[in-house]
Amino acid sequence: MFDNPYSTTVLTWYQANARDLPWRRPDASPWSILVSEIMLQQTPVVRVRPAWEAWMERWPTPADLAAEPSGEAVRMWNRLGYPRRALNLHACAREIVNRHGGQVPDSHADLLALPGVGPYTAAAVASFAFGQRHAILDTNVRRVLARADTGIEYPPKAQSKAEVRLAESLLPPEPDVAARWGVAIMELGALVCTARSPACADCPIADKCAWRLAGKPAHDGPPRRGQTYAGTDRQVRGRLLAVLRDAPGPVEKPALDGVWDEPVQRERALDALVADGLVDPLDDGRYALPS
DNA sequence: CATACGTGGAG
DNA sequence: TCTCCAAGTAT
Repeated sequence: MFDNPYSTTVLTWYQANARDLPWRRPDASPWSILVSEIMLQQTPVVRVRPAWEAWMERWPTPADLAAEPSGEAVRMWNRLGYPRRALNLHACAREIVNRHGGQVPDSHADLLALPGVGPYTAAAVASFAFGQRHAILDTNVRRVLARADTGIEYPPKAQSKAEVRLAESLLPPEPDVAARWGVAIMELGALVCTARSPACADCPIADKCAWRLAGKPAHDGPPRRGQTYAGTDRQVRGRLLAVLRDAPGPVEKPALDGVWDEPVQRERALDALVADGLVDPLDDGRYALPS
């Protein structure tokens, strides 16, 4: 039997407080929803929205993107971050055209098989685009459940089986209700039960929240990792790719050498970009975005 | 299972 | 200024 103590109040809260995001419109296509989910991986909504608008205007269907060279996807991705996602989306488009008749597949297994689509994204697309019943367990939901149910400020660093079981146990039985519950609990985490300063005064489940009821005990365990960025290969890769993106065509090696003094790290980063398929080394010694 | 993988805004 | 973090995935 179904017992989700938060369901009714969270669904009501969502109805009144949900953001009006373009990929949530009733007429949003499965493709547009897949694009949004890939873009939203580790990237804030405010930065995704304009990128999504531009992307969907240029490539409204998988076939539109599949017809382009992958480098065009990388260029269009601009500074959204994690540019391999642009490559993934392009590969998704080609696979959807070649193996799924141009339509985004609706089964969780087929979605999971697409490049760059993991457990979360597969569940999100199956649920949000196709109204299926799947547990949605992203960083927002993990935080809400950690607080409301477990009574701790932050979820563990690595997702546990217990978290998955909990999320599944809270799933309403009817697929359409389950789909609304998934997006609603996620939205609650994004707008109210935030990482830094949760707005418990505005929270519809504050009276049932184990963490708040316990007096909001501070995070226990080891300090959370700071992902230092300055000086890393990631920064070098970012600068290298920016040169290629901002150039109209292939660039000479010296143009790339200019972005970083340390030659060993610079070459390593460039080699890695080539290995990842983000950069194409031409026969004449120049470099370009992939074709 | 821990680590690599971009970027920019908020506190 | 500097740390933290934002709808994760692949290896």
